[in-house]
Amino acid sequence: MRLCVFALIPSEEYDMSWQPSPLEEQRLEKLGRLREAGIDPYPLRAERSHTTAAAVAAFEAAPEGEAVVATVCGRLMSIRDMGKSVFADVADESGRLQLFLRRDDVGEEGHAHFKKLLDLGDFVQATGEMFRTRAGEISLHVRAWQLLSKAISPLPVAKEQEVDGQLVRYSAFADLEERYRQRYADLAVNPEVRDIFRARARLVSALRRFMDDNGFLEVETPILQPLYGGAAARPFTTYHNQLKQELFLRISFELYLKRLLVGGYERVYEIGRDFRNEGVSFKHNPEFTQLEFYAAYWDYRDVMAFTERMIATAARETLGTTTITFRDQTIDLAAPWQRLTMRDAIRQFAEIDYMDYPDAPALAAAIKGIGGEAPPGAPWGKLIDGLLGDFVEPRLIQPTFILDYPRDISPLAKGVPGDPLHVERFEFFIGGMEMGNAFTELNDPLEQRRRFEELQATFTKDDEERNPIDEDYLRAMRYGMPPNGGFGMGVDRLALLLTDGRTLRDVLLYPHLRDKEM
RNA sequence: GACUCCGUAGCUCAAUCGGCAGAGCAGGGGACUUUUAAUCCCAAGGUUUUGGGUUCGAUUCCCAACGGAGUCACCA
Repeated sequence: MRLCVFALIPSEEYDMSWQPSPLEEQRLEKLGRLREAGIDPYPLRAERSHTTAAAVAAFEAAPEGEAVVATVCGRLMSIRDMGKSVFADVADESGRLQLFLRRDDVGEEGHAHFKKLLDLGDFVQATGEMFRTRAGEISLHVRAWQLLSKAISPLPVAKEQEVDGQLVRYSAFADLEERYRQRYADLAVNPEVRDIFRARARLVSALRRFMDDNGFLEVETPILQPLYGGAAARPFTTYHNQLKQELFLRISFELYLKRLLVGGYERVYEIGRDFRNEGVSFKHNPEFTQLEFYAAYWDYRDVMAFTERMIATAARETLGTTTITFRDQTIDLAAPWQRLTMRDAIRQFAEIDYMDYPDAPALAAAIKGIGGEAPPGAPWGKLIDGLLGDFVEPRLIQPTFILDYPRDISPLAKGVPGDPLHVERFEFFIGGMEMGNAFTELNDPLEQRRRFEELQATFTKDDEERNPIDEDYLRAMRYGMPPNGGFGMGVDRLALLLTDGRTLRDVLLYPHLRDKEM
């Protein structure tokens, strides 16, 4: 039915769902002229014999005097009209190739159409022999060409020049807002942006391989959850119409993954998206990618050792080295990393021993005494975490484990033996950023209930970070959960670190932006 | 959510004290049979984000809205 409707629309009438710019009007006119000339601007099929890189390699490998015939496909990035001959650059994912097109070779019409009806951004296919120009550039001597896809809107292309093998661009597409909103255009004209996401893909697959190689089972757990938990964060809420049910987008995978240990799996992990309804910053995006794993019979020390190996391995497989540069600082990711207890770290960097201040009001006063921030009514542990964030975190450039966290902000972690105030938990920091969080997981269902209840009391009633008690999780734990160590890490932040990015938006293909009318 | 800065042609950027909105690239017409940011000639291209205000006159000053960047707040 829809097809019939389309068929009834005369070809001259375009859907003017946008206001074409004068440049776009010109191209729409070219589109009409192509159709008049019997050329389909969007043909069904392409025939490619070589990528541009393969064509160049084949030419270089061929014996002197032996013709290398190739058909390449790609996007027109540059056209230099010399009269009866034309030079053009086509780009594909493998690289670029210069086309050399002479009127005598492609005929009057083929020559005229190439010059008059093609634009930068169009996809074309060209067949010919590889050769080297007088200037020394390996090129394709075109005998036949075909349009593969007409571009209506001009890409924000920049002039380019090769200097010592480096591509230098002039007036590159630089408007950050438009680059994020139109990532397709950003990727199309800024090849180094494509490289960033290739690096990110290598990172994710390296992490996955590392987990798989260490006996972990990859699983998928619900994103839409009737209860949220496993972290202190405000959730996004949504609604299932048919079931008449309020649902939350997950803020962590934790509680669902640990249920699987009850089920008999000993090592599980998940790489996926979490959603937190909070502020946006260079290290926060409303949706972000998390790696979580849980391993039976491990404690947080085992997790620490595993973490060091994992990050070093991931860096090596992504970049070929464990020594990276982040914001002009050299960081060595190789194990072993520095280990520092929370108490020592704060003593060292904030010059406060929080054990001297056993309750929240006393600690808050001490924090104010050193010029720190202490939000009124904050629990003791939250104040300590605040000290960590304000005084310690920015200084932790080399990879560092901070261990033994306050119990009252860690309801899912097991206590440090003989220490009622601390739990076996660590976070690790690299480049001044918190990268991940882990603990010896609490597996005592009665203790877990007490912790949840303590937390309910600690956080004020309207605090949206206050997690509801997950009774089903407690039921699972009552069946018996093996002792285990668990881990969560922000994958985007690791990608940011490894690619030396400015902000998380640089490693997210489609970072969240406010809605804006086109 | 608060504060500061920014928004000019398809892209990158100018515009003096408030006085006719300009350039390079891209695009159009033309010349040129191995160019390399090709070059040369000609012509064109604008609701200065939007809406108000002040003024004889606003890209410029004021207010508001929208969007972005940054800082803070928020963020086990």
